[in-house]
Amino acid sequence: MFKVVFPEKTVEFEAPLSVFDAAKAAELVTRAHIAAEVGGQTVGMTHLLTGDCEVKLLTFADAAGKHVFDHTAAHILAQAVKRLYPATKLTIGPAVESGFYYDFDSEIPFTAEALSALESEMKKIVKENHLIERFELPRAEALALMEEKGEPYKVQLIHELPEDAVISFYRQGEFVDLCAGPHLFSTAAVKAVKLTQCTGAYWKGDQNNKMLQRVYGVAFPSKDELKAHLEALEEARKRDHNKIGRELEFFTTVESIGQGLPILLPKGARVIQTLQRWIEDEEQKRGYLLTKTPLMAKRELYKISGHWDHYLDGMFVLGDPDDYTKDCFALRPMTCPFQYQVFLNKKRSYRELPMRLGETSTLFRNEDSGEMHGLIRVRQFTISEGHLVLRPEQLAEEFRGCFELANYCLETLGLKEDCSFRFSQWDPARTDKYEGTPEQWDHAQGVMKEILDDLGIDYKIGIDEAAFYGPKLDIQIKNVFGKEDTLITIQIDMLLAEKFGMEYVDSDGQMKRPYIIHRTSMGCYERTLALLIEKYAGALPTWMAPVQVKILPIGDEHADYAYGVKKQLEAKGVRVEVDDRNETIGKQIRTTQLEKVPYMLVIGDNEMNAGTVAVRSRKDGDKGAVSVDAFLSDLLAEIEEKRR
RNA sequence: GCUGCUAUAGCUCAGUCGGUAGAGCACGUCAUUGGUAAUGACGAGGUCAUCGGUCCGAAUCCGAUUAGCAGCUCCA
Repeated sequence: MFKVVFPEKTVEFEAPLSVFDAAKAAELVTRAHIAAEVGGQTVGMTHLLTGDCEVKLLTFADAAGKHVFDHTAAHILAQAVKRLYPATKLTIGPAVESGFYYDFDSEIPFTAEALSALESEMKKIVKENHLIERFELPRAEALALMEEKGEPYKVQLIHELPEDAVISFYRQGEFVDLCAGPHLFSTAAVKAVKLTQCTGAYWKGDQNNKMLQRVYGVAFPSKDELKAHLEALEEARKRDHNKIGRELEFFTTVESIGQGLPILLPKGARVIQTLQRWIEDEEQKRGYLLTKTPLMAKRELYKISGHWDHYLDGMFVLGDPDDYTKDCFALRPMTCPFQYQVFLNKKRSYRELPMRLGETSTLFRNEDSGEMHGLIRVRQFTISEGHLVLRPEQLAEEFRGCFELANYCLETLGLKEDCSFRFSQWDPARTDKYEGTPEQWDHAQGVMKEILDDLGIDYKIGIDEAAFYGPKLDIQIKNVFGKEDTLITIQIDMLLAEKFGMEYVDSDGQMKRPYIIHRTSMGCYERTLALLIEKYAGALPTWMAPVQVKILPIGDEHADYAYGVKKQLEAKGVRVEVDDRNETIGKQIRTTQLEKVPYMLVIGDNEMNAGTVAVRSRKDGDKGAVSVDAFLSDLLAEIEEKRR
């Protein structure tokens, strides 16, 4: 006799039985239930219950349920591939956040036509309604089975399993795959599937390994859900900054200038200027000292900082790096070693700390040719950079200050709700990539963990994501394709101070080593602009909009009045455009939705005679006739508030 | 850097079998004059990304380069 506790009720059973049978006996199971959580672990509906347990039934709406569903879809894909391309070798095929993929080793490239053929075959497999059975084998038999089936990658995976691992397989029809599971009860539930793309991916994610073919797909329990998903995806892609940022004339690129070197057009440049002035002023209010340091330096500087050893491939080098009879320069990929010179300028007292140094800093990184992406990943960018030189006991307080500033920036930009936190740590197994000793890293990461936990930050840990000189708090954000990038970073650097011989005279007269925080307040302007464009679909909040007000005179006779209003607004710093194409167009008032202007002022006889403007707000629609003074004062208040 | 795809007018795209280029929007001129995305007529715009090859002949076929897109790997 044992108890199975469902959230709804508790049922007692005499003999072991499957989750499905237990749920059926409890009269809880429906067709929507595709998996279950038993004792906190996701299992299939055929999982055998043998003792007291808590069981929660899962549907596709549960993240864990969707995961099982997608994983089964990946197996169906693999089955279809083995049917149509029997020579293909299987590797791995997990469920991921956006659906599922399966990596194959195949000599034949999977073209769009091939994907569509595979999709049809998958639908066939779904219709065939194969039950999905789990079975386990001892290691020797498991290896024999995979060798017999000619699956070298699976053989390798089995060899890499720990000695005591349970080696499980899943069978559906003629198809068998090494897999930990769990899976759906049958292939029939995967009612709607779409293979979205095929790309290359390295075996085990290592670029020294063979490149496999990765087929991505999405799957749903119904065609309607698939359709809705695809439409939502298409909708998101309409906000792609790389498309609308060009259409709206924020930026462009030119072949002869090169990859990753965008031209910021007047509109994009104006937005960035607005952000820059705002953040420089804000930092000044928070006790930052502004610096301006060179964009390049001799190789000797980077030798001290460690960049020469750890970052040479990422730098643009001017001159022959191996010829020591001549000077060799490199454009700076980071500001740290330059800004440290500000501190090093003279002997420093503990009284001067914390020293908060800020700089609007342009950096150059020679990214690999396939890495560039619109304004998000470029080879030259400008960052709201800063370094804080601290007494050790000031670390927590100053870190908090950096975090609060970053938060303030994200809130003001409206991006905060889209961000997540990552505590980026080193990988002790890859000491070649990092400076410093394990003791130094343990210390830095220990201190940082304490600070993060104290601030109550909900972070996930990223191993091997640290900078070469220290751990980071990275504030991550996703673009419209779901790809995650770092928007803001706050780093604790306990190594470079030593390398550069930075020290201060403490109150006891002793020379002490300062701690350094390396941080940005709102990240790099290009990337931030890109994410703002995507967030707002190009319709930026008034305070940062490149054109805040557009004036539309209806006909020639109103043009003078329109330009008068423009002058009045501009005198207060408002960014105004007059669309006088109306003069020759007459009753056709052409407005450009793509320009996403917050306010339009329409001027006809009524307005001109009454000294008003007809205000049309992007947000609130038609607001009727308003005096120019009233409009201006409301607008200035809104801009001042810096909120949408 | 790797895998796959792409490059024709400012933009979005047609262009069949290899026979020297087309539309819509945008732009210019003229006409129209009045209210929130598309008035009409006419006009101007292209060494078909670049270089090379095959061919009597290349936008079209082949190769290389450059640039763009998605993914991988790296990274703000």
